[in-house]
Amino acid sequence: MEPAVLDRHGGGGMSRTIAKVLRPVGIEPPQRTVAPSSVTPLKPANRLRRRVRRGETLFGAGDPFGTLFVVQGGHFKCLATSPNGQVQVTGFPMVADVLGLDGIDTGFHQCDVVAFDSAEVFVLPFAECEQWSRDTANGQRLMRRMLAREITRGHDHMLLLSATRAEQRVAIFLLDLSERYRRMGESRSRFALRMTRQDIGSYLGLQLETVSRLLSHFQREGFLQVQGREIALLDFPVLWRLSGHTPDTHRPMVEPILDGRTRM
Amino acid sequence: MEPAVLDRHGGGGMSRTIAKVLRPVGIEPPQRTVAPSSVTPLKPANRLRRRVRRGETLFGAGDPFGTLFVVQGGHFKCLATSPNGQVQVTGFPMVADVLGLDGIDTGFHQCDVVAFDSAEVFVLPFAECEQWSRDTANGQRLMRRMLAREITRGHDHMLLLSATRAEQRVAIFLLDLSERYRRMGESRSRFALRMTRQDIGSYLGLQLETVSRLLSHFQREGFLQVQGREIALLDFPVLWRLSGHTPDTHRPMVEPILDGRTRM
DNA sequence: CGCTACATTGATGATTGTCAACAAGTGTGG
DNA sequence: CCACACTTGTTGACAATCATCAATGTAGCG
Repeated sequence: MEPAVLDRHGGGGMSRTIAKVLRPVGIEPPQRTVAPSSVTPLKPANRLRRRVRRGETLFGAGDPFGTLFVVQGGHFKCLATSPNGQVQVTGFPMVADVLGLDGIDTGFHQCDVVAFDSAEVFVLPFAECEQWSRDTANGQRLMRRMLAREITRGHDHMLLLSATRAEQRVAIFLLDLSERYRRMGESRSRFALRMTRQDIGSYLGLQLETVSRLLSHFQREGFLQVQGREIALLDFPVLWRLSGHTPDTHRPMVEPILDGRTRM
Repeated sequence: MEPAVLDRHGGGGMSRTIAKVLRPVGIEPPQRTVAPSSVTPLKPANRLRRRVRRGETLFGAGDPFGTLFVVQGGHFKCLATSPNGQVQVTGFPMVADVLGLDGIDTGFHQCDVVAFDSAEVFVLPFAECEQWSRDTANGQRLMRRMLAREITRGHDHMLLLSATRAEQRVAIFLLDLSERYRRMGESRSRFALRMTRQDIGSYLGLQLETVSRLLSHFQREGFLQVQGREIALLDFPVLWRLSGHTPDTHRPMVEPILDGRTRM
């Protein structure tokens, strides 16, 4: 069991590698078997966990809100439903991401969160979080940052959704995934997409056919290789150019909050 | 000269009329002169205020974060800038909206906030908010909800941006504005757009010409009347249908948080 | 093995972006 | 007061992107 890699990016964008990732639980693609450990930042001692199997929902819209979750292993999608019943994917949470913040406001969850694979999460009873947030400056700071981070993530996604060209959106999406895997200590150039083309399309505001076509197109051009869910990014400079970002300016949509120095 | 209304919607959706809005200061369109009062929820006594003139920025991206603001009068736009320099309007804050939350995470503001007219805001030093949040359960609850509300707003805007048809986006936008004015006690059917077509387009992920054309189109069809910035919504049922919402299911993108029972 | 869900690819057309011209409104300075 | 620049808004023509519809292929799973 090795420590999990959780980077922390300060305002400037510097990153430091501190911990390492837990072995993913359950049915995982072979290449993802990483040496296990404990994500120590969170009160190491027997913190309550919950397992979710492939396809199960961690919580659904309308469920009463009571706990936050920190993803320890596995992959999820987060679905928002508009008043008219339209459903959209709003994110693909994975290790170190915090889930459930959307329920704080009304006391009921606003999203459905569904597991792509067998996953495991820490369960943080919200009452505890509040208490902890009241009692310690660190706790207060962390709670605030969790929420604020989520707001920033929303802004970033809006920018993505109004990035006019589909090509650009797909490039941004791939580079963001790549960056998140890199931060987890996995390959930034080879990984498996856990979601369907439709999920990606929903997330990017595109039709699934457009996503499929663009992936094929990128492959023909030699920017990447794709075979079903397996993908290998080959030409980062070009992808960066397509995304409109540069390696330096690229800031991942979800930055982990918890780091090795944070103690609950 | 009518009192403006700030509703509060709990989890269930009940609303109550409680506070009143101050007279907008400075150069205001004549129809917006509203009877003066105080937005009492926030520590009525000499709370620090700040005036912003037309075109001035309340704060800009990169500015060190130190205070939150609650809009007391006037209209703003909020601009997010992506790493590559692309700028997008992420919201049009007005009375009772909270500004500055985006700076909590990094300690620096992530957005530019610009005033459309002469505006006035309450200044809430963030240190005070933190203290208040630590000391009182109510304060803690309110801080949390402010942040969580912002997250929900983000989700709603994402849904809007991935609503495929431009017609639908414009309809949603107009109905949202209408609803927000209604809640302020102003006319829900006649109001002035404070922003340019380009601002609207940026906010909706459309080109300004598309916005202009759709407004003209809606006018030709008799759904509304528009003349420059002045707009009158005529056929709500049709607009609701176009937006994909129904009057009941329509939830405004920004609900006010502060109400008469909240004391700082 | 067949079923089902997912992915790819093509043909086609609608929607929307782009470019351009022009009108209307606003503020400035002579 | 008028001329002027400048911003904003409208409208048209055209092209490009992307959604839609449809057919086919492929992988996983009972």
